[in-house]
Amino acid sequence: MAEVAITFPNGEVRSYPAGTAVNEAIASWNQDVARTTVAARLDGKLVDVSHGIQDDSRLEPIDLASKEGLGILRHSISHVMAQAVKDTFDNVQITIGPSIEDGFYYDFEYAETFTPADLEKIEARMHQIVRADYPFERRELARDQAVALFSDRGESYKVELINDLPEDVKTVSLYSQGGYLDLCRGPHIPSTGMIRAFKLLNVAGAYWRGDERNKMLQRIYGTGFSTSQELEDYLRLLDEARKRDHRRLGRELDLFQMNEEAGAGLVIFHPKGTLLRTVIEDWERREHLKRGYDMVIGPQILKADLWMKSGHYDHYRENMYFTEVDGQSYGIKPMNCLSHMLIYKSKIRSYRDLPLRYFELGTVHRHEKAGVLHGLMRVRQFTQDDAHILCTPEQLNDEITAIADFVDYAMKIFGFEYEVELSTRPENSIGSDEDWNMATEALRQALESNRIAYDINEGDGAFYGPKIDFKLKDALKRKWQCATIQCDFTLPERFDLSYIGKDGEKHRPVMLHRVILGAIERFMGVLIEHYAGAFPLWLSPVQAVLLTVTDRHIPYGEGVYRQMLDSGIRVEHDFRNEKLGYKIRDAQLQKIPYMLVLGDREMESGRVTPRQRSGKNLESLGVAEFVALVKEQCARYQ
RNA sequence: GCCGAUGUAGCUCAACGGUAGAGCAGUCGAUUCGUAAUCGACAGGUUAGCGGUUCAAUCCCGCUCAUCGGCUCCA
Repeated sequence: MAEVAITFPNGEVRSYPAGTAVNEAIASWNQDVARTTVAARLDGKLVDVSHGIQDDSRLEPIDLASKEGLGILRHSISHVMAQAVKDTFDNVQITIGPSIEDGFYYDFEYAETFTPADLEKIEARMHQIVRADYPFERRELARDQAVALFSDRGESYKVELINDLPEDVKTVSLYSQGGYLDLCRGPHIPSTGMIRAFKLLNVAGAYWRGDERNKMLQRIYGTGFSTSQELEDYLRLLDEARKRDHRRLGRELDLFQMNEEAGAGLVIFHPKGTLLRTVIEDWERREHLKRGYDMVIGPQILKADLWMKSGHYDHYRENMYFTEVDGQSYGIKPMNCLSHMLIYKSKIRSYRDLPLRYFELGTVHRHEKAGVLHGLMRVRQFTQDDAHILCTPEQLNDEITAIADFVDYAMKIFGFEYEVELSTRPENSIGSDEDWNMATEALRQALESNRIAYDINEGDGAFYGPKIDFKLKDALKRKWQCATIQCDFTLPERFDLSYIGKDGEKHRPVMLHRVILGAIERFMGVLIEHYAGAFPLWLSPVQAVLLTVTDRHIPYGEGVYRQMLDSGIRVEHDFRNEKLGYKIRDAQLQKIPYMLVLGDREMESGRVTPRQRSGKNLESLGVAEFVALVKEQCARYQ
C-alpha cells in the first residue's frame, strides 16, 4: 500500500498508509491534541477529522478552543439546532445557518411563529441529539443528484442555493447527522457529543438572502462555547452590557428622554445631558478654530428647488421632510452642505483663499424608517459636527490627512479605538465614473500614505461621492459610524463653484464633506456606553457634589457652593437631612467624580474632604486648592 | 418599511373576565448622624390611545402610537 508523508506543526514528518484519516494521524502523533481537535487544515485546506489523507501533506489540527475551532463548533451546533427544529415541527424548510462573531443562527421558513417556549423545546431536543453523539458524516454528490435529493425532501431553498452555484461547480458536499441532511461546505466537528455548552438566545425576522424584496424567514440566534464556564461568562457579559446600555443610563443619570408624545426618534436633552453635550460642543469649537476652520450657521429649511439642483431631491427625497411656506415648497435640511456652498459662492474666490473650511454644528432632520430607530444612536433629528472643505485637487491629500489626524486626535481624547472603512460608489449615485475614480483614489492614497489600516466597503458610498468611515463599537459590540470623510467632485460642478487660478482662469474646486464625532447624539450614546456613565472629570456633567454631614453645615456648604460656581466648576449640592452614607450612595450611583464632605472638621478649617468615585479619600484641602486640582486634571482637554 | 415580542405608579416588577398591589423614588413628621440605603406616616394609576365583543375588559378581538430584538437602510 502506498505511503504518505505527513508534516505536523512541530516540523515532525511521519509516514502513514494512504487514506489514513486525519484524526488517526493526529492521534498517533499526539493523543492530547487529538482529543480537542475539531477539524484540520491539510495543505491549507479545511477538512474534517474523518478525511482520508491521499497525498504527502502538511497537517495542522484546529483546536476546539481556537477562534477557528469555535467557529466550526458553532456552525455544527447550528446544524444540531436545525435538526432539532425539523424533528420538533412539521413543514419547516431549512435555509442557511452560519456561525457569526458571538455565536450562530439558522434561518427557517415556517408558517407558524417560533415562541420562547418553542426555543425551550428545541433546546431540549438538541440536548438529546448531543447525548446521542451522532457522527457528522460528509458525502459528495453530483449537483443534479443533490437537486433531486433536496427537491424530494421539499427543501426548495437548498435547491435554489445549488442552482445558483457557478456552472463549473459539478459536485456539492452534504453533511448529515442523526437523520438530518444539509447542504454544507463543512468542515464539522466529528460528532454531536463534542458539544458541551450552547444556548438559544432569540428569534428574529430576516429576509431570505438579506434582500427586502424576498420572503421574511425566521431566524433563531444562539451561541455555543467549548466549555460551560465560557458560556456562563458570556451570558454574564451580555448582562453587564445591558447595564451600560445608554438608554438605561440616560434615564438613570437623568441625561435625556425620548418621549412617545413628542414623537419617535426625537431626543429631549435634560439639564445634565445638555451640560454634557455643551462640554463636547465647546471642545469642538476650540479644536476647529485651532485647525483653521471658519464657523458658519445655515438655515434649517431651504427651497426645494435648491435640493433639486443638488441632487438630494432625486436621490435622498424619501429621507427628507418638506414643508410649505407662502406657497413655496421648502426642504428641511438632511445635510448641511447647501448653505456652505452658497457661502462659497457669495464672492469670487482666488486660489489664494483655498482651502476654505466651513464648520457648522448643523442640526439636520432625516426621515429614518420606524424600525431602525435606536436610542441616541439612530434618531430623526441630530446635530453633526459638520464641515465642508473646498480646495484645489492638489490640496486634497493634505486636507484628507489633516482630517484623519483630527479624527485620531479626537478618538484619543475621548478614549476610543476605531476601525476604518473605505466605501465605494453605490448604485443610486450622481457624477461621472472619472470623478468617482479620482475621488476614491484620493481617499485611498491618503489612507495608504498615512499607513492607516482599512477595509473596503464596496458600494456603500454616499450618492455624491466615496467616503472613509470611522466606526466605534457600542456596549453590545454593534458598530456605529461616527467620523466620515467624503470626497465630492459633483456638487461643486452642480453649483458651478469656481476659483481663479494663478493662470487667471476659472477652475473647479473639490469639496470634502466630513464629520469628526459625527452625530453628537450618536457620539454621546457611544460615549455613555463606553464609560458606563462614569465620565472622566472633564466631561462629567457634574464634576463635584457637596455633601453636608448635618444641617448645621449647610451655611458653610452654601459658601463653598458659591465659590465653586464662581470658579467654573460644575458642582451640585446635597444638603438634605440624610445620613452621609445615604448621600454618598446617591452620588456614587450618579457616578459623580468627586464627593466633597463638609462636616465640623471642614467647617472649622475652611476646607473640603474629597472622596473620589473610586472610593478613595483624598486629604482635606482648601476650596481654591480643590478648584485648581480639578482645573489641572481637565487642562489637557482644553 | 418588514418579521416577532412588549406596553400596569417617576423606576423595577406583581395581579385578575367582576374597575389594581409591592419595593425603590416622592411628600410630611421624627432623627442631626463622618464615607454605598435611619424610622414612621401619607400620597401616587382613565392599566399607552381609540374602537369592538361582553351584564361586566387592564385581561378577549381589531386598529393606532411607542418601545425592544432582528432584517433591510444609515450619522
